Amino acid sequence: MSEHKEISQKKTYRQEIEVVKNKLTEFLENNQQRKTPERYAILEEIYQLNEHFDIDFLYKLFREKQFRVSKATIYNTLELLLEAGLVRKHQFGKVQAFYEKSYFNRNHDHIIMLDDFQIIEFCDPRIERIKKDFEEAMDIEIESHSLYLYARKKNKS
Amino acid sequence: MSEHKEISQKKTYRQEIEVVKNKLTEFLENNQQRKTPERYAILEEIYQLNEHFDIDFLYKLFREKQFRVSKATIYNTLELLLEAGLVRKHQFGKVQAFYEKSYFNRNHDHIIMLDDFQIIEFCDPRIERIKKDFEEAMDIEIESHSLYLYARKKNKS
DNA sequence: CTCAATGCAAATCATTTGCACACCC
DNA sequence: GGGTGTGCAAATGATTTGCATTGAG
Repeated sequence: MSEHKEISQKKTYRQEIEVVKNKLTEFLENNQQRKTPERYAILEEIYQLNEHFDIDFLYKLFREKQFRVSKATIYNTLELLLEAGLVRKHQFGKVQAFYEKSYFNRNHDHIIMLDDFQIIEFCDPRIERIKKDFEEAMDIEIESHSLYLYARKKNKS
Repeated sequence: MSEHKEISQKKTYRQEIEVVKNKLTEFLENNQQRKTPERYAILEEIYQLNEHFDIDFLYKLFREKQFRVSKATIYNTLELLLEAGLVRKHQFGKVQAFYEKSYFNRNHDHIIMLDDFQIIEFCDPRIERIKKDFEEAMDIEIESHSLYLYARKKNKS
């Protein structure tokens, strides 16, 4: 069962990757930017990951695969993908930034487990409600939000 | 009226500062750490500020006042005040960290105005409700949270 | 007196920048 | 071809660290 699930998920990955590649193409064309192989390679790599990652992680991944990309390009490309709305950037209280793919799993938030720094995603409609209320009350437009809950396992009681 | 308010606020400041100094003393004694003048000076300075600040801002403030403190000490002390629960640290998506006093104004969140990077504080009980629900549902203890809404003024419609 | 805390400068680490070269358009 | 994007290395900027010195206990 778990194997079957895995296979069907992998299939989904490929479909998803095609979709986001098209999104990237669209974005690049709208902004008259070049469609370089690096940009697509980085996007593809990101959408094959299920975890949150940092620049260095991506960089090492490409090294292992013998695909040559410089860190500067990874930084640039992630900035670009951020503008395109294809990745999300997190600061998680560290200096080093973390990223995650964002196209198919929008609007979720994170619980950071302080015991082992595991990251759990969640979604709660009350957040959107709060945002809407503030938008109306203050006559502003909320472009995005970030919410983190820092938690520990309850034990030894 | 606004003047009167200001005066009464300043009075409150001094009282508040005495309270947090006692809190710091308590913390230092419990953790057998030294009560250095720098630590109290930094705490006092922070509790006189109403804004969010960064390390460099504090450092320059002390320079102006001819009070000698090194940046290293400011970093160390803010770390200590963080542990003592007397300041809050924010990453606001930048590399550089921001801080604010936390003892008398707990549990508020922030709206970051993207036009001018003005920071607005707000408080919404639904956040606490959400936290409680997740604590119960997942059998975890949420130690803290951070919520930022990134917004722009609505105009030229 | 003793050892933790400070000051200073050097070291580190993430991110940015400058420039020569490559390659998308 | 022309100019943007890339790679590399050097520059930057925030934070940390090492070490000699100071001063709190």
